[in-house]
Amino acid sequence: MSYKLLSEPIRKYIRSQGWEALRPIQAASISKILSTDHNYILASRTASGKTEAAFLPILSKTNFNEKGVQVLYISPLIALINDQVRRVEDLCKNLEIDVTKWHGEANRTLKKNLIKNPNGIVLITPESIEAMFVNAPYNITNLFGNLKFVIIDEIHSFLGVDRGLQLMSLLFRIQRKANKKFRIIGLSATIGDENYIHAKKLTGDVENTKVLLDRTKKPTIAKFKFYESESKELPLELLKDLYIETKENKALVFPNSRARTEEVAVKLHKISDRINGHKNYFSHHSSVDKEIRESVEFFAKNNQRDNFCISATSTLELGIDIGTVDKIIQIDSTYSVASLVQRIGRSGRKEGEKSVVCIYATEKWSLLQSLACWNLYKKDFLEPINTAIKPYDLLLHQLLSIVKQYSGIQTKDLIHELSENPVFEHISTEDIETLLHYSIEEDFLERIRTELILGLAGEKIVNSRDFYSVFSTDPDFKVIHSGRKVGQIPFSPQIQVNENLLLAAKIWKIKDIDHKAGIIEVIPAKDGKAPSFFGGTGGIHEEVRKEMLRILKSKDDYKELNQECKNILNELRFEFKNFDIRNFEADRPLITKEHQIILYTFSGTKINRSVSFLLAVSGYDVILNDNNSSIEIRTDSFAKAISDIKKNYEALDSHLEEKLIENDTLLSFSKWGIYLPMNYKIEIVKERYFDFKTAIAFINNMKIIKY
DNA sequence: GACCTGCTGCGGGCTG
Repeated sequence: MSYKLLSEPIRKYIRSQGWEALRPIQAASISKILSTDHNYILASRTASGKTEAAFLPILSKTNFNEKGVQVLYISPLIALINDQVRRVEDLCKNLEIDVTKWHGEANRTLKKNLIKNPNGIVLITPESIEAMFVNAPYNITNLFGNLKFVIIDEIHSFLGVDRGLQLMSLLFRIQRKANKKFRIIGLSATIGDENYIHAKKLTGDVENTKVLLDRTKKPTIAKFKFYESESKELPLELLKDLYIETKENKALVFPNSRARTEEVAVKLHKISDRINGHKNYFSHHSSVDKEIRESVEFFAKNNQRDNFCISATSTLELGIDIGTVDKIIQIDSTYSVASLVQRIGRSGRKEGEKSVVCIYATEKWSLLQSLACWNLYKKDFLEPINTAIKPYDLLLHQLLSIVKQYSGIQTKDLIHELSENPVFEHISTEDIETLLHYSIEEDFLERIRTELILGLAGEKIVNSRDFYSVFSTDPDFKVIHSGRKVGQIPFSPQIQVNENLLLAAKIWKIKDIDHKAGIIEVIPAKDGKAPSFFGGTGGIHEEVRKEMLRILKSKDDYKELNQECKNILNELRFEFKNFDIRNFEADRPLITKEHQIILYTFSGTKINRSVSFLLAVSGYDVILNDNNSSIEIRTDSFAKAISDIKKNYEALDSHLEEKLIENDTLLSFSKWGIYLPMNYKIEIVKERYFDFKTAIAFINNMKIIKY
């Protein structure tokens, strides 16, 4: 049915592919996109043909003889653009439609050609759009003035994060400059029912955006194993078992950190060498050189026969095409259910195959958390997304970007443009004016009669290469072996001459460190320990913690657990046996010792963080262990501690101000927040780093259970 | 107890 709606060249393409039938999401999107004017969110699992579901009807409907770029495809990753460009070119092969990559590593001559003759399809990143607004705003109208469709790939990766707000703002600004509406199609595999509203908001037109959903799920087989880890390194018994699990498979291993990713790749390779197994052990994460990573992806995608094992961080979580994988290994719990979904989705991609996952735990609480994530996975739970309501940091960033775009703008026009932008719909005009005045005081902006231009301090910020993105990264040291780059790592005190490090699945000895140039020279070595990398703070959602408590207090038996796991779970259950917990929302165990109490909150990271902060500013010695969600407080009276928390919550803003004056660590989540006036700094820290409202509600609602 | 993401314009030197 849908097939008949397509234009003849597209039908010809479909026939030439030898497809038996259109996939459900494709059939649905073809008829809807062709017969309505709505925006759509296409949600269906990995490898279900979403790219074609978007492009087939769009190519069929669009007249590419018109001047200007007709279709803009936006991706969160360069690697994904490089993957998708081949598929899109293949689709366009007989249609005489130009396809152009536009990102920081794309060919400049081809970009120039596009500017001379704007047409066809462009694949781009949000940062490249930002850069175009700042450096060549005339190209926005020149290229995108006649745009018909925007496709946003992996749209879930933009939801609830600053980068998504930036993209939302940029889409509005293109729309405004083009003075013409284009349709938006978002693609995603992992998006919960509660979260569609956030995807709709991103389009700027909630009313007019519909969701097309294919809920079909692959059956998943899971098994759990337990090997207690006594040091930082993985137990040998675990590695031996892991070797047996993976040796005759195409396997992906997710060990959660870059250091462990290297440890797994090197040690499995060693075991395999000893008994003449295959040699295809790789590591894949942000510190491994890009070319090496690409060759690993190429190997996985293009070899049918050989088995392999790639040890990876979340770099292999998104849609980069690595072909079919038989088995997923997760070492210790993922930090979210969403992440578990993405990882499991990478196995059994062929029709009719099952997904297979093997989860190892090295610590009892990690086992409990893994099991909680798995239970929630089976229930189709995904963490709800929080979109910032008042993103003052992005407001400042976009304010500077817009002033540069117009190279001088009337104050009232600037206020108008900002207050019309749906990203800032909850920020008042008074707030925008306050920020404008502050920006003039700080010399970010300069007033010339009624017009605003960039001030000296503003020029310095906007004219930096670092301006285009809303996230920050640490400077890296290049790791070089005889002139060839192996990767790049953040500097840490353990990095010393003659020390060893693991990188790109190989062991290296450090021969020389050039601190000024940021270069580490290495030679191959026989033995070594993993480099340690620095990291920030993450967050576990309260639903995962509640599920952990529920498992702990239930008598449920899980067939996915091996005997060792069952024993460990029983040990944990025994520890909490005497706490009479009936209401999983409110009842929380409390252990009282001499001058010290331990509260198990079984709540989310942000709530734990907020409670601990209020205790600390009340003068208590507090240790937050977010690993088992416990808060240790030095005190004899918990009741007194609770009343102090409530008392100090009333003076929260001044406590936060005090900490923010000390240093900016509380603000490290926001790249542009450091330039804000104090009251807005406090606002964004309260909204995004903590969650005091929920924390206080939690405290008020909590019923302490002792034994 | 983390992990990940992206990037201009200009000029100089080199290659074909």
